[in-house]
Amino acid sequence: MALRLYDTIARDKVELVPRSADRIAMYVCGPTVYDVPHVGHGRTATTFDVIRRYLEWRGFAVTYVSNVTDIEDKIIARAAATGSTEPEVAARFEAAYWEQLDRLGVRRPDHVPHATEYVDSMQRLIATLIERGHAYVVDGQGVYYDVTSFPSYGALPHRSLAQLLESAGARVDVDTAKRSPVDFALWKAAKPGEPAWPSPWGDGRPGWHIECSAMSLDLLGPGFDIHGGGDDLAFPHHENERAQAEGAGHAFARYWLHSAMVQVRGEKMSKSLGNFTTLTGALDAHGPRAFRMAVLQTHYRRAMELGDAELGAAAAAVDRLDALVRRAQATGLEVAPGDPGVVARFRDAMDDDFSTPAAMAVIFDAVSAAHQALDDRDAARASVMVGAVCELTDALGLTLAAAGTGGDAGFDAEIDDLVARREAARTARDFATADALRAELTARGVVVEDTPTGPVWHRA
RNA sequence: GGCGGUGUAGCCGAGUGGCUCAGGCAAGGGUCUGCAAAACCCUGGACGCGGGUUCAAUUCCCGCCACCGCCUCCA
Repeated sequence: MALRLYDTIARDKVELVPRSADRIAMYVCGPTVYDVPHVGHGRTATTFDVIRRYLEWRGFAVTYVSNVTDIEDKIIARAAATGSTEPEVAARFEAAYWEQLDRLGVRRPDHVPHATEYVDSMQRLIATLIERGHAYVVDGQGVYYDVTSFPSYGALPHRSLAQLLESAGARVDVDTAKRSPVDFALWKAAKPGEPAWPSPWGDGRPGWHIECSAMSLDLLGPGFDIHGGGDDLAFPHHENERAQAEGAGHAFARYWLHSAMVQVRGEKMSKSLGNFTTLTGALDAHGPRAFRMAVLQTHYRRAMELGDAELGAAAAAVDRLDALVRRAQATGLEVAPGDPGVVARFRDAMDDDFSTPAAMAVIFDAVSAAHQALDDRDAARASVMVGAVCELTDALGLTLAAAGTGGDAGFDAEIDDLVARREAARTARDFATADALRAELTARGVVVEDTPTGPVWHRA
């Protein structure tokens, strides 16, 4: 069965037909690094990490590129406000971004292009656009893209030029340097004190959209497969990227994927609204795996809340998965390759536009089946079910924690000792001592489960 | 104003013209357990409102209401 995905231009699910068989080249817009990452960044990064991992699980060799915008108005403003420099601001917040993504288990991209490293390439693209009649120079202002020169402009947001013009005229402050309100800047002339690069059109810096056209084409080549990002980027950012690349004569992305926003009490989370929760805070409070679970349990094209209630429920769901692994380990179950029926249902779910909620339902059904098999002492069935759970959660980037994973040998030894003493007390039917030891373990954040094969502990 | 989306049980959140059922969290009852945890079994309760099509609609069509996103920097 074919893998289908929802393409924003087609506005429908379409079959994924790669540029070259068995290989997928994908580009996902990353952040402008002028502030700490919030949970919305975490959702988008996780969504595309899952897609990348699934494509690989599905047998594709994936090249994954995600950029960092390290020069932009807000970075300049932040540097000015804090008495810092643009490179310092960018470096600091980029580090914070990767730190949180690492915690989340988002795999690093194969390439992380930075805008400032591709200025030459952007200038070449701009020059080509001028030659081909898609761009014009305004002395002392910069270079602009002439939207009317690109017939399919508006295909991504599904709006006609007339519609775009109407709303642009109605709501947007029109830059008088532009011929048309819908035109956009390719190159911005530098104002005094701003960082600038020399160019044929005067010292300045690139417009925001041109970097992604240049970097994606440079690293992935024309006609690469998937272009992704948050759905707030669909217009104008992605449409402008497309206009630039195709206007310059290059085939651009074959499929456009957009992930929905995180909301806070029904409103979009964004820095401009000031209602954001930092990613660090959310991960500290509920753990990175709870975050990933919450993201997986909602379809990527649906807006979602990611507050304490949602993350708390997701953490409990993760516990259910861990508990199965603990039980399997405590029973000494050998984990076999996943049950083919379960794996097939998982694949069907994911092949349908990466329906992770349905995929998670398949996994949780396997969890139930595994427990039932263990209850029935059906080791063969239990091992293929546990195998499926481990294999499929792993495919989604969710790591299950077995018992005793303290990660700190000294701590683990102390806990092992307490657990052993408690078990000795229980065997002697000295329950007062046993309960006291349990209380001590609880105080240290450890839960002990007594199983037919002896006690098993894990962190609460 | 234009374009698009959403409204499902206590909460989150899938999905489908009728079939026993998404799934997770939570709640109640039971089994097991020295205690506890985990697990298993059982239980309740859903499809925004009003019409229409149909033997049958939560699912299709029309209207309405509410909320959200994009049209401006934004994951």
